[in-house]
Amino acid sequence: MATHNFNVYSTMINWSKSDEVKNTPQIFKHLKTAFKYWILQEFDSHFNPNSTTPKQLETYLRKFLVINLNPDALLEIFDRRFDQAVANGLVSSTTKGNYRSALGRYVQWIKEQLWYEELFPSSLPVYAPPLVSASQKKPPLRSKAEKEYAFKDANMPLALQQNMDFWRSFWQGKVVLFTQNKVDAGNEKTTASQRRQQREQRRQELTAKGTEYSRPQVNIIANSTYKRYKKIVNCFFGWLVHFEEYHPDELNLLMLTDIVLIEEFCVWLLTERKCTTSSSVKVIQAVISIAKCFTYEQSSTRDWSDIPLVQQLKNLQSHYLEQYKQQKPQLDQKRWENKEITHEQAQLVVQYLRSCCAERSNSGTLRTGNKIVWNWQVYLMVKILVYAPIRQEELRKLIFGKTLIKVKDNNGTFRYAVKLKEHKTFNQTHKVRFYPLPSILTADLDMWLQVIRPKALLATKDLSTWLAFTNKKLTDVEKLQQQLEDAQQGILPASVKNVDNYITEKKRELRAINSCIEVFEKVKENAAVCENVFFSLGFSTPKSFAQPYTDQRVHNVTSFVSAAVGRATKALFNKECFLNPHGFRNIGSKQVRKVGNDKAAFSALVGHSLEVDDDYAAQITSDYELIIASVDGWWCVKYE
DNA sequence: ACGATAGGACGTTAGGCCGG
DNA sequence: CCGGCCTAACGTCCTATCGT
Repeated sequence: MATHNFNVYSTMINWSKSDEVKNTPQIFKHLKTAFKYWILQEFDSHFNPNSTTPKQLETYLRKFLVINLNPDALLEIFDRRFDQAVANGLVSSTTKGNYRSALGRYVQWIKEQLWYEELFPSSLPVYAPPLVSASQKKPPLRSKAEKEYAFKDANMPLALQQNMDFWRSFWQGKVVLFTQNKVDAGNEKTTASQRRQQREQRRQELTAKGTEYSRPQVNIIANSTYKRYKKIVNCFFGWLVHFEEYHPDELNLLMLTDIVLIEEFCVWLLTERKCTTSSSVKVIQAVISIAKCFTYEQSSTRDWSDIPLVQQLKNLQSHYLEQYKQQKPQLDQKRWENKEITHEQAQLVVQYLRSCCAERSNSGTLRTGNKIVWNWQVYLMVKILVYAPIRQEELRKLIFGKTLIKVKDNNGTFRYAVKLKEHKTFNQTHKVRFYPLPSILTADLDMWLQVIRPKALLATKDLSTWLAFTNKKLTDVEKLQQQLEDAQQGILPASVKNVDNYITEKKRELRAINSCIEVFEKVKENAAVCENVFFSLGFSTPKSFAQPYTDQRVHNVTSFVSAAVGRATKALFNKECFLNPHGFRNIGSKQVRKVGNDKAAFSALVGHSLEVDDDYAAQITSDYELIIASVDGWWCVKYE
């Protein structure tokens, strides 16, 4: 049930079961009486306590939504009406305390509930909480292989270097024996006679080399993949040279296809380097790549299945993979235990991060525009992740009007929805994700999209607003230059202790201002074309202002989200939990099971369900309808 | 109000490692 | 089996705070 549909009676029941009052049932009765005789008429003048049976009262209170209650006013209403009744001689003042106490405890309890802030959001505090630093430098699990023992490229004998080059060229498609331009149907510029010529050429190729369909298929690999493989090779050679006393001249790329050596290397990684079996799997992957490359000529199948070496390596790989899958739950457990928080705690984190958007810092100084915008952005991202744990990739791809749209529900209320179509070349099936976001996010997204974000982009209107936004003053340029000149001539303020530090600091300040001035045209252009909901603010690299968080910048989303959660959890629970965006998915799926809400709808929301095609509107609707049925409170404890 | 200073935050890069 | 997410480390700049 969505928080906004909570009714008064179900909260009363829950309150009566709380530790504080569960052993004194009469308090619950007092509360009902207080409502019946001294509260409800304030909200509904037609309510007649004297003609209402207990059963009717329950029904009435079940229709009365908490959101329409005014918790702050309840005691005042009660006092006023009760005192009036005393004055009228209807009731004795000595009984007041019974009912007032019950009511007071109920109101107090309501305010302590997690959903209270959602139903009755407090206004932003003027002062942000004190800064909490939670940057912990974790010692690396093991030293980097590259530094420690890997074989250096510079020491590679020429023959080996040539082997490596061949290997790379092969997977870049440069050594493939067959021309890849099979039938060039899309090219209209060729003439019929040119095509005849091409056909003849192709026939000759096929005669010489056999048909390409009976040859192994070379899927071109990304450069990053080659680099990854190469590192493994360097480590392998490093192991041979530094630990197994091989001479560099002995080294040969084909040694990696020697199962005896490779198995030994994998064991060494596990025992000496304390790697997981995952690294063994990766070693074999690189080895398979080498084996395929050097047996290409001998194979006449699409997948090298006629090459025993390749098959043997594949078997070894699946053996390691199986081992890794067995170990994985324990490894995950270990990685996860320092990060885990409950969903309730995550909700408190959101509230904390909201208070960090205050216009003044804890010390009382006004904070500058970019800081407040920054805190808003982090708060909103974390809030989305807590209440709709989507992938961070989806988060940074949001574009208002394209991938993030505002929709009207059947009952007339507005909410936001996400509609993501992945890039065609990346996904040939044109998959679409379309899902509603919980309405708890609507007000915040409104605020961000209509007020904060436009204001931030408008900061680039002219140079003075841009400098003000970044906490710089144009007049400081001259001042700093003067101070620098003076310092170089030995004229220094009396307080200066270290001349070098003074000059370095002044130079830095000057550089900071100048770099903001220099990039002005660039950031103005950035802001003009910026369409992403979230974007970089360019604190230490001003030219990055209003740049989206692209693939290249993805790590930023990860690091600032986990840093923000780390700080918040330290401030709130004195425990640093550096939750990465993916962790919110774990927390969410745990919560939805704990409180017994709709698992399927949650899975669909976070993108684990079947993704539906753009053309099948009916399917989209059914998915959307499935989600929306419980999107507004999948995290809530179920009330009666 | 300003300088000194320490510690921290954001952005970038390279390399490790995971998810599907 | 691959692409790309995640982490560590570092550079530049910011902020809080204290002394004068």
